Amino acid sequence: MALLQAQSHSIDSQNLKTNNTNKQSVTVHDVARVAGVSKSTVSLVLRGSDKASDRAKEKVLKAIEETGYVYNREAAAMRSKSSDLVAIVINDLTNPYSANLAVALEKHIRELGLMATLVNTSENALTQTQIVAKLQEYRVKAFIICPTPNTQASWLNQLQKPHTQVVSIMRQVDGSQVPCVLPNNEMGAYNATKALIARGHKNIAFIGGDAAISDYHQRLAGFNKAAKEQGDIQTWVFNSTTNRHGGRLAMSECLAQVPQVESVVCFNDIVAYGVIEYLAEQNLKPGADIGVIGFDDLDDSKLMSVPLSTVKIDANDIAKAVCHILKNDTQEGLTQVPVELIERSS
Amino acid sequence: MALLQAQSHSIDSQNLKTNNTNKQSVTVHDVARVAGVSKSTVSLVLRGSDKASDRAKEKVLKAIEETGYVYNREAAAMRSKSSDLVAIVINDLTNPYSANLAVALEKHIRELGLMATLVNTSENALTQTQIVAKLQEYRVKAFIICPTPNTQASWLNQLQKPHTQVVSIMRQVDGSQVPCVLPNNEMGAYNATKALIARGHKNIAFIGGDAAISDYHQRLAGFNKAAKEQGDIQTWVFNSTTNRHGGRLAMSECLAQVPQVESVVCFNDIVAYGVIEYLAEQNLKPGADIGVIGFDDLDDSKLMSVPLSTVKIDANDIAKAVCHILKNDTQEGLTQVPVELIERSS
DNA sequence: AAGGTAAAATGGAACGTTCCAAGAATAATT
DNA sequence: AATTATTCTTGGAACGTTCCATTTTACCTT
Repeated sequence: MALLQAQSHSIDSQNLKTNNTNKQSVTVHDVARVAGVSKSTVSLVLRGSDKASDRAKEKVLKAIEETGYVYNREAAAMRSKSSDLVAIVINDLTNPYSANLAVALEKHIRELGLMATLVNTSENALTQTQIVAKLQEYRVKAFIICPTPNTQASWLNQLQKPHTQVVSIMRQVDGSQVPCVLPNNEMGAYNATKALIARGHKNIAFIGGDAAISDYHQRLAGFNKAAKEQGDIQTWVFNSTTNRHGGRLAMSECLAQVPQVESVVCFNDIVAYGVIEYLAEQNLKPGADIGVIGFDDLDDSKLMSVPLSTVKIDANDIAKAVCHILKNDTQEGLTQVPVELIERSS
Repeated sequence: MALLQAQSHSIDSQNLKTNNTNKQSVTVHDVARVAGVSKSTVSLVLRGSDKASDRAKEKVLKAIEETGYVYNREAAAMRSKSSDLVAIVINDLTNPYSANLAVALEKHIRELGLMATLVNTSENALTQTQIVAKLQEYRVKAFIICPTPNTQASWLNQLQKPHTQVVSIMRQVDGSQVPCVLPNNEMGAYNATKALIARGHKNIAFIGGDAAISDYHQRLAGFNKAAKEQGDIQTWVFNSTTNRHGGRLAMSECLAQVPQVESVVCFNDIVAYGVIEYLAEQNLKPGADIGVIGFDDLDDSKLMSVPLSTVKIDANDIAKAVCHILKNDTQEGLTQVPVELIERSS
């Protein structure tokens, strides 16, 4: 039945083309002829203009249906010199938090009536340069970039053009002039550390993370600030690669060097997972024996055998802040998105 | 005042382009004038044609550098009626394996000289329809689709057009005519199960997975085939949501109902992670007490405290197979990508 | 040096849309 | 009913590239 319908549709459209030139694709002209209006009117309707009468709209819509017309955005973009493509340039899609964020951004951008396209730079500055250069050839309306390490501020700045917005997210590039959306990293780590102190802990370590990334310094700053404020707190810092395995190694090192450690603030949830894995190997229970707080609040975190306490960065909040900048064509500064400490059992 | 400034700016840019018309953006014409050749020659060089002399190439390249020209792909695509955009339509980017695959596809497509754009459908057939419809307006050269549940074969088929290739990956849609690339799910599960049998196990369960997805049935078929071949093997099946938490729940149910179970084949690594988490809670050691084999071989799997045995699906192999179809414009059937059993400690 | 052939360069038309200035139709006002 | 104001509609030009048919230049051969 579906097939039959498809066939009859195809015959219809052939009939329509009988008194037509021999073109491949259906254009506004074809729609105009079928609808009995001018191509300009068709264009008006396509763009949802209120300058077209309801009668005209109706006729055009019907003609579009009949002819199977599909809008040619390349032609439109060329003529109008404006695109509705928004490029989301992600540093590492295999990182669950990044993937989450990318999905949230995509959704919100689509809700803005724009088209989102996702690309992945694999934390490689050269790849980032190449991909962005290629995207510029498509005259994208905006770049939303989570910059790789070693991104040059000058490069980021010159991406901004009269018709191209740039927003950097999650990471701050020193000296860049583009608007930036960040979670309040410092506040998050500060609150997490305060919560551990409130448990009566005096020996606290910061576990994991990479000094090449601006997040790291902000979170560490919050950690140090909370400890300093209290006065009698001993702190340690153990870096690692930002993955599960890194968390395991850093925690093992921490326990070896600081057996008296009472709790740890982890750079992010992934690192915390590694930490918990190592604690389990040592028959230590997160929360009961050693306090563990993560950062991000991944989906899995609340579902673990010992649900993970963590600082939640709501990807939707980030996406909303970005869209706000996109809508208002804001040029200035920093947007700090609030984060929320979620205390569970760890 | 603002006007004045705008004017003076315009004068500046005129100075730069002294003998230039008053255009906003640099076009082939500008490049041509600076290089002292015709626009047609510039176009030839841009496309890397061998019909331009080396001398002309050199002059044009230099002029491009000088003028800061950026290629306008929209105009080019419109005129030539061909695009180099390849859309990768992913069912769920927050799934680590999908993200991996997406990244591998993107990389290989870029190496083909094409531009990859990633979109996410969140397992929602309606979203999939909407996004793909929008992408068609950009005249993408090819769709690489991991179809959501409830994808209609007729819909998939009609996406195929003279200038649009379609490849479905990872999941098979019954009745669809588009080329499809799958891992050899049945063989993978078969080999995994055989390996457990070789350990002398007679009570084996299949854990996790969702019957709405074609993968599930193929993997389960391999599992059953191996058990049946042997003869004296007892099997059970426990479904779950395809995430960590689902794995935990399914394993708990399994142990409750089948205390004699000796090993489990998991739908994928994520489910296996949940299984291992539950085993740890019960003080059971994967490998030693209960055999566990996963599917996918995520990055974390080899780095766990007990490295996970798994059936590796190499995302690069999938990507290569897809690119092969893209290059050769193949229309036909099914490509099964070999998988590899990796026995570690679990 | 003339002729022939291949290689290189070129200008105009075309792709399918939107912009624009102006005309036609309708509604509102006097 | 005539005039004005307002809303709709419209054809031609333009966007920046590639295609194509043609001309120009360079390279051989005799």
